[in-house]
Amino acid sequence: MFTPLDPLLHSELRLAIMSLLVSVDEADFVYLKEKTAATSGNLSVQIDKLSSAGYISVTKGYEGKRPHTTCRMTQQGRNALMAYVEALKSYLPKQ
Amino acid sequence: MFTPLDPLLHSELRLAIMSLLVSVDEADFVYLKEKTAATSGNLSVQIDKLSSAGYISVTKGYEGKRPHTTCRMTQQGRNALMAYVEALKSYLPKQ
DNA sequence: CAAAACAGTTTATATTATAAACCAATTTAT
DNA sequence: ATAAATTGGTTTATAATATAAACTGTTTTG
Repeated sequence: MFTPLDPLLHSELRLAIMSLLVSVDEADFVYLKEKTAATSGNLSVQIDKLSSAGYISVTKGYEGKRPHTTCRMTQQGRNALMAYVEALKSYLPKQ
Repeated sequence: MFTPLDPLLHSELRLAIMSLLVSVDEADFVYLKEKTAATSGNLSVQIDKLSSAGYISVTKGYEGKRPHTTCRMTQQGRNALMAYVEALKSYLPKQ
């Protein structure tokens, strides 16, 4: 009847992050923060969770002298997102 | 950019309950439990939350000698569900 | 009549999301 | 030059949430 929803993706902020990453090659912390309007702390935590799950890959380094974190979606993340969207459909009113 | 998701609806079980109720005039506790495969406790709690929010109306009584709980979606619930579905779209990959 | 089943409710627990507090470096202002 | 603010984050604390376990009262069934 209802397909279980991947709890990692069924989260407002993580879903927003994935939504941003799916259509872009890569995005940095500052960009994600701006687009999601999340606090740094929250964003940092959720990026870590997506990264630990293998849904995104994260590169931390320096841009000049400032720290710089870049995220990109992995193939696994892409698959998970597609599966999540499919699963969601089982909950949504048809048409 | 992203429309906030009503936290009351952004919950697997509550969304399933709403999904069942939207297409049916009314549904009882046993039916919802069977269709959602939730535990009684969880279902009871989530029904209460939806009811407190005014998203569903709940009638508790007796069917013969057995307790019998019936739920139906309110107009407010219907509106909230539609708004939630619209909001969700801002997070989902287009097309 | 004891045990299992029905239809739930209440309570406890474990997880989660989120923000607050913090850190290290760098600008900017005085 | 140095104090204050800003940048780009991380860590930790707290509040909220979801969920299951335990319980209640009635009613069948063995």
